[in-house]
Amino acid sequence: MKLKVDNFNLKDTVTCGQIFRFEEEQDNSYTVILADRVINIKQVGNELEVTSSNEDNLEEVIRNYFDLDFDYETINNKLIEIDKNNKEIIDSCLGLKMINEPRFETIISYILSSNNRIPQIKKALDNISMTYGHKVLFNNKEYYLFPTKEKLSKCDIDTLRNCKTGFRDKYIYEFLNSNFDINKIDTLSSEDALNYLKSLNGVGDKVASCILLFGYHRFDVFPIDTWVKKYMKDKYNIEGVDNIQKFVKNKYNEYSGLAIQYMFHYKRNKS
DNA sequence: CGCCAGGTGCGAA
DNA sequence: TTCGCACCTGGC
Repeated sequence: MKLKVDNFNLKDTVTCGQIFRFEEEQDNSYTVILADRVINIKQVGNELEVTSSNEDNLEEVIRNYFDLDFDYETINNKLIEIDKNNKEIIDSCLGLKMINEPRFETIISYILSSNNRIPQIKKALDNISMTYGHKVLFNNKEYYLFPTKEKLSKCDIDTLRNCKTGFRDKYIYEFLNSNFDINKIDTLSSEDALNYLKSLNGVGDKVASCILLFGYHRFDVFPIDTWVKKYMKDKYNIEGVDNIQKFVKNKYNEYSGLAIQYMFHYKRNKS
C-alpha cells in the first residue's frame, strides 16, 4: 500500500523513544509490531510504502497509529510564537508525530522503563510477547504480538521474572491483578489521571506522564528526564524538576508535552 | 570488580 | 515533608 503524507518524518517518529518494539531494516525501512499486526514501512519523500501481515483497514490503522490526521502545524507555530528558541528545535525534527500506542502495552512498557535501559526494556517486552502473545509470520520471520490484558493476566510472577523484568515483576503482577480500569482515564482530567496512574505501585511522576503522553495522547503532561533537564539548564539555566515543571506548565500549558518532546529529541539527537 | 541506566518505594530524620 | 538508599539485570 502507498500513502501520501505531508509534514511527516517516519525516522524521527519511530526512533525518538516513544515505542520499543521496532527494527530498522537495511533498506532504511522499519518493521514495527502493532496491536494486531506486523508492518514494514518505508518513507520515500512524501510517500509511505507499507506492507503488513494483515491488510484489513491498513490505511486507517496507519493513519491512526502515526497520528497523521492531527494538526501539528498550528501547535508548532504557537510554540514558536511563545518562544523563538523553539524554532530551532522544532525544525530539527519537523514531521515528528506522537504515536498512538496501545494503552495496555504502554503501561507495561513504562513500568519496565524504571531505572532501566532501552535495550533491556525491549528485551523484556519481547520475552513477555513470546511467552504470552500471538505468533505472526511476516516475510518468513516470526514475530509475537503483545498479549492482551486478558491473556497476560493469567501469568504468574515467576514467569514474569524469567522474562527479565527484574524487580518490576511485582509491579506488573499487581497491576494485572488489580481492578485498574484502563479506559477510566478517558473520563479524568490529566491531573486526576496522573494520580490514578500513580496509585499503581511502580508508577511515579515520570512513568505516569509517559503513559498519558504516549498512550493517551495527552499533550498537557510531560515527562522530565535527563535530556530535558540538560536542555533546560543549558538554555534557560533552570534546574530541579519542580522548577522545570512550573516553568514549562506556565509557558506552554496544554501543549507542554509536545514542547518537552521536541526538547528531548533535540538534546538527545542533535546536539 | 564497581558503576550505572528512560525511577520509584520505603524507612528514617 | 524531605532525603538517602536499595533494587533485577547486563554492558562497560
